[in-house]
Amino acid sequence: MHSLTEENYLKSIYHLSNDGGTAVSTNNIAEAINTKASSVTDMLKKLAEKGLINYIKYQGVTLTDKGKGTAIDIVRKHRLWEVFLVEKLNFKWDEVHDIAEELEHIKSDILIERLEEFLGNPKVDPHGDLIPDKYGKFNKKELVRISKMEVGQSGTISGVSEHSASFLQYLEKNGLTLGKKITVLDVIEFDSSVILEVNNKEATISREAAKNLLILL
Amino acid sequence: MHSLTEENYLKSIYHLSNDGGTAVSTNNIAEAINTKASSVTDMLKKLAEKGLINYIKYQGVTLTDKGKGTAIDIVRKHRLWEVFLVEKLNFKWDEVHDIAEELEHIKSDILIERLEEFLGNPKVDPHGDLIPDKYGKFNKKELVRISKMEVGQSGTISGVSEHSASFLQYLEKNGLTLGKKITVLDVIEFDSSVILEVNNKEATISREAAKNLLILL
DNA sequence: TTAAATTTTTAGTCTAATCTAAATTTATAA
DNA sequence: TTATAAATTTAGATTAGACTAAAAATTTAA
Ligand SMILES: [Mn+2]
Ligand SMILES: [Mn+2]
Ligand SMILES: [Mn+2]
Ligand SMILES: [Mn+2]
Repeated sequence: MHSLTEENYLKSIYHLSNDGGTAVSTNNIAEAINTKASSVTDMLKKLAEKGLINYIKYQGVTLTDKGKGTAIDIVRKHRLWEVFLVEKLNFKWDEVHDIAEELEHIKSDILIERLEEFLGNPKVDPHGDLIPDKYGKFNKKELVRISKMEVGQSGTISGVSEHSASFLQYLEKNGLTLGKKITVLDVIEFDSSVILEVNNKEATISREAAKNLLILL
Repeated sequence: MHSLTEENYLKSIYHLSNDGGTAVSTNNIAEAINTKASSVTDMLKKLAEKGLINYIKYQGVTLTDKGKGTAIDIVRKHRLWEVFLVEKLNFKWDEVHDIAEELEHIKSDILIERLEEFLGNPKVDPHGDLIPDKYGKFNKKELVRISKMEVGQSGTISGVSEHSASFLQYLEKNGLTLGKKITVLDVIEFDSSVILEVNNKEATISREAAKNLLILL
């Protein structure tokens, strides 16, 4: 069994490595987990010892299959609890992350299976993120950032790649919520801000926002 | 804020002291919490330091008002989560305790208030134990004899008004133990015997038995 | 009312996870 | 291609919580 701390390290590495793809540096992890690089080094040794990560001194880490499986399981729990909080307890989508950060560490496979069933086997969480099944499989969905879209292209808002409450509230206020249909009307030359049509109105969003809003074409 | 360990100590002291009444010994706590007496002594010093218990060396401990309030809050969370697990996720009443032991430590007042509301403000948990309100107040238990119940009514076996061994053994043998949920299915006209649903089975009890079994509606 | 048994506390270690400061390695830039 | 900067690791401490063994206090029993 893994400690809560180990689980948080694995989850962080998973996210920072783009779902297990690229290598992650010690400093990246330290920043994400709000700790010091020296603490991270200690933990990396331990996780490597346990066969959860591939670690070579000074060269960053990748997850092993075992470590990736563990990370995905935590992500799965996190997202299912977020669905519960929003769908059943009427929380807003910007209010659930911190509570889910705690709930994701409850250790009971049967609990999560029952919860999943109770929620009607949802495939996405309140932020549009995919919920893996109990074997760690995602049914994939190709999302594209608004910043990568061409002028004239349309699509449906289906996710965010930045989960801070402030960003979510900003989206909320501008009517940029999951499921909304948008069209890219123009991209401003000098600051790359994007003019959208959404809700039959025009809206301008910054390049930063456009990079973090994910669209299903 | 209190650590998970501190919370478990407070909860243990609360239960061992009969809900905050009597003093509790170091050894009692050690046994309940599955640890050594010396570890308990260390923790008692810390809890006393924080004003959560009254502690005099060699003389056991009692909870302060502050400590008792904290303990009751944990008990409240524990019992509400147990209701959730049984009522919403279809766990059986004997399967929920360990999971609730973990869930009770999730730190969010708003979460528990929303959960309570979602569950319909239950007053008892799946074992017939009272659920305190958010101010730490317990409803006085209103117990009703089965002989006074209407056909169709449900409730939880919560006490007996006849304590003879023979009666208790009779109850035990028929699965009519404290905490069990029962429904009155029928009352026989000519001898006032009662047909109950208990454990998903029918059981018939005499008028005499029905008069001595106390139910929490 | 002493002596023995039990309970509780103290003293000293241990582990997980963290930190600061210093050393080392790798990367970057003159 | 050196020198400097940045990233990373090591060394040494610290804190919470738990343990063992030994000492001290309390209780029980002869
Ligand atoms: Mn989240
Ligand atoms: Mn999410
Ligand atoms: Mn319980
Ligand atoms: Mn219970």
